[in-house]
Amino acid sequence: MRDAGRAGRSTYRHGDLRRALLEVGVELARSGGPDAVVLREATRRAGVVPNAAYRHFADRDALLGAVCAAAQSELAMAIEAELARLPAGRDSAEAARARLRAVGTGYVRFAQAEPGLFRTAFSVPPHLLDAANPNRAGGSGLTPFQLLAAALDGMVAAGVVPPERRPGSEFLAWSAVHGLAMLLIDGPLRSLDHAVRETVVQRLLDMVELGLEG
Amino acid sequence: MRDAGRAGRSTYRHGDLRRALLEVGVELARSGGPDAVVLREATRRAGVVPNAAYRHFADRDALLGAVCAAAQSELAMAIEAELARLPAGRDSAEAARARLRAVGTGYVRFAQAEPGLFRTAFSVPPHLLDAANPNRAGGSGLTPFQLLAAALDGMVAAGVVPPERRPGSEFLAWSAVHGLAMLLIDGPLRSLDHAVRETVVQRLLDMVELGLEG
DNA sequence: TGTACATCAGTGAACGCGCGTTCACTGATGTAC
DNA sequence: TGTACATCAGTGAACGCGCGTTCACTGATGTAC
Repeated sequence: MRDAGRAGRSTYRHGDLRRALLEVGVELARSGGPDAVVLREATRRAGVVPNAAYRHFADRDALLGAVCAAAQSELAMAIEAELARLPAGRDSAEAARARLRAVGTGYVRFAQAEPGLFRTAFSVPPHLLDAANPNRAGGSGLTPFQLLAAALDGMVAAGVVPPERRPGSEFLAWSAVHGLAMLLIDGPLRSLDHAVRETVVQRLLDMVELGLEG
Repeated sequence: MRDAGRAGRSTYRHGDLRRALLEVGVELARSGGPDAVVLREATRRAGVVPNAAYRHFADRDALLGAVCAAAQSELAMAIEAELARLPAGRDSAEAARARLRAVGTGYVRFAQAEPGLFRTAFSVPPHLLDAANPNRAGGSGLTPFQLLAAALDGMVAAGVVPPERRPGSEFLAWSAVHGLAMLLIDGPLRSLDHAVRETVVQRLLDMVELGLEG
C-alpha cells in the first residue's frame, strides 16, 4: 500500500510511522471492525517490523483507542456533510426539524456505508479514549454527540420542543437512531434493500420527532 | 463446577455432554459475551478433553450458535416475566399500551442484568443459527421479536395505533429499545445510576408510544 | 563548513500463550443371540 | 440369564497458527562545537 517494506522506503527512518499506523489501523477497522485492528497486521502494512509500533503506541489498546477516535471523527464528518446539504434560511421551525433529521440520517447512513468503522467507534471500552485522544470531532470541531445536542437545542430555540423536555432528550433520539443502525448492519434488517431501508429510517425519524414534540 | 474431570464422573461416559457444553457455554457468554465462548474453556469446565466437543458440535461456531439461541430464549423469558407482572383485565387501550411497555421494559432490563448474554444474542452472525437451533423462544413459544409483534398487534386491535401504521412498526419500536440497551450497557449511559436509567427507559417508551400513535 | 557525538526510530530474533482442529486410540455401553 | 460383539463417546497427544510483547542491537539523523 503505502510502503512495501524497508526496500520501498527512501530513508532508514519511516518519516511518520505514527500517522501511517493510525491510517492503516483505520483501514483495518473499516473492513473488519475493532477486532481487525491487529498490531502485527498494522505494522506489516506499514512496511515495518512488529515492535516498531511500540515507539508510537504504548500497546495494542492505545492504537485501538486512536483508531476509535478517528472513527468517531469520520462519523462526525458524515453528519456534517448531511447538514451541509440543507438549504439555508428557511422557516426556523422547519429548519430546526430538518437539522435534527439530517443528524439522524447522517448517522444511519454512515453506519451503513462504513459498518466496520461504525462498530469500532462504539464497541470500544471508553477508558481507551477518555483523555488520550481528543480527535473525535469533525471539521466543525464538534463530536457526533455534540452535533446531536446542537440540533436539539435548535428544536427548543425554534419553539418546537418544550424546554422542559430538552434535558436528556439526546439519549432518546440517539437510542432510536443507534438501535436502527445496529439492526440494519448486524441485525435482522440487514437484508432489506436500499429503498426500504430509507423508508424505515424516515419513519423512525418521524417517530422521534413526534415523540419529542409531544 | 459441574464435573471436576473424569475423576468426578461416575461413568466413563459423560452422560449428557452436549447439554453440559451448552450450559457452560451460556455461562461463558454470560460473563464475557460472545468472544468468551471458547471451545477449549467450555470443555475444560465440563471436565472433558478439548476434542470431545466435536462429538456434539461440528465446530466452535456451532457451539456459539447454540449459545446464541439460548441467550435469545432467556431474553424471551425475561420479557414474558415482565408481561406476567401486569394486572389482568383492564381497559383494553391501556392494557395494550401496558403490554407494549412491558415488552420494552423487559428487553432493556434484561440487557442491563445480563449484558454478556444480551450481546451474545445479537452480535452473532445469523447464518450460525438460521436453521440449526430452533430454541430461541421463551416459555410461551414466542421469540423476543414475536412477543413485540404481538404487543403491537394488540395496539392496533385496541384502536390505539392506526392499522396503516402497523406494518414495519416493530422495527421502529425495536430500534429505540435496542439502541437504548446498547448505550446503557456499552455506551455513554453506562455510568448512570439505577434511578436515572429507569427514568430514561420510561421516557423512551413515552416517545415510542407517542410516535407510533401519531 | 567540517567533524564528533548523542539521540532514538526502527531492526532482528525470540518468548510464551491459548486457540481450533485432526489423528489414531480405548473401553463402557447396550444389543443380538 | 449369560456371553460375544459392534457402536461410538470420550482419550491422549500433537499440529500449526498468529497474536502481543520483550530484549539487546544498529545506524540515520540533527546538533554542538
